[in-house]
Amino acid sequence: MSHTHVHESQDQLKEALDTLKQTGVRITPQRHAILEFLVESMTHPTADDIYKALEGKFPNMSVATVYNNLRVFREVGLVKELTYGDTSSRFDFVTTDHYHVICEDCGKIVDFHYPGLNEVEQLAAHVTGFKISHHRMEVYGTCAECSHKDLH
Amino acid sequence: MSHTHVHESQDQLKEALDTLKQTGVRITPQRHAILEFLVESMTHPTADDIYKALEGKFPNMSVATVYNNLRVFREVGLVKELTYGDTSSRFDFVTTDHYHVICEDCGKIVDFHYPGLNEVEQLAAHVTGFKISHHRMEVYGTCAECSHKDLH
DNA sequence: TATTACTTTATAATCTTTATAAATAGTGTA
DNA sequence: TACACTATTTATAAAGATTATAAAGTAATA
Repeated sequence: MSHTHVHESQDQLKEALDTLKQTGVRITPQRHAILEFLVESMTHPTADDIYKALEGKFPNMSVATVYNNLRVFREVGLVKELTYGDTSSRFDFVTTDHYHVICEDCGKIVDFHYPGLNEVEQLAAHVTGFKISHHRMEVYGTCAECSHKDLH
Repeated sequence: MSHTHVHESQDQLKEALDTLKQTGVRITPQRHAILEFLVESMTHPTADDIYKALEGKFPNMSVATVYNNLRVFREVGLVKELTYGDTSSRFDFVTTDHYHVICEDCGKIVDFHYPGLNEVEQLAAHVTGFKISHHRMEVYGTCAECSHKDLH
């Protein structure tokens, strides 16, 4: 990881903590650690991933704490919950708008940026009479590593 | 339901049964009933919805049968599994390409047609190096009924 | 009809997530 | 700093969805 990326992560974490303070959410060591892990993680972890990753630092932490705080972060808008047909949800620290590409072979999730599809939302509103709030889109395929692996 | 729609459903069911025959999947009474329910249902039911809907006709049917056959249908391509953050998956009989609009208030799912977003897939392939197979998109909002309800 | 493979049933097990209650720790104020 | 109040954590149980297993039943085929 480059120095620039480290600084970005630190800034993002500080911003996130500020958001919590402003919203009146207490900053506990567990919350700090979960947020830090999410900000630095590029892997869209599950609740259990986070739980396992932090059990070294917090041997007594409960799974419920992870779930509770992920819910708090989601309600405050710091974290997005991704539900992709796997058995468990994955959690994504919210930065700029992006979509996800998911490897159907190994489950890897990669970000990719694309301008928001506002036209789609407008058409949906027109056709269905819904008041649209947002949309989600995921693209599925096979990552380069898995494509390569399959040749052997 | 109009006569035309009834005929459409019958045709779709017959086609689906043909697909099963061609693929070498046995057509049991339970499978027939589950497919029929899915074809006629406009509600994107959960496995449990299907189970409950058919327990009149099959008092001894096991939930496992529903799940097993939904998996079979999915593998053959007759049925799409929708995983939208609710606790349980919903199942959609595959007809023509369409997207879904989901009411965040009452959970209703409405179809809406939109030309496939091929450009998005192409960009994703270019940027990430994935071999793209498909994508999914859902639009979220509030349906007309719930919007109206909220005013009271 | 006998055999074989597939399917269903009944049940248990697994896995993710949520609920509960007691113990603990933050935060603001005197 | 110490107190009091409330939020949070922990430990555990419970709930809910899905899958695994093994025995019984059924379709297809020779």
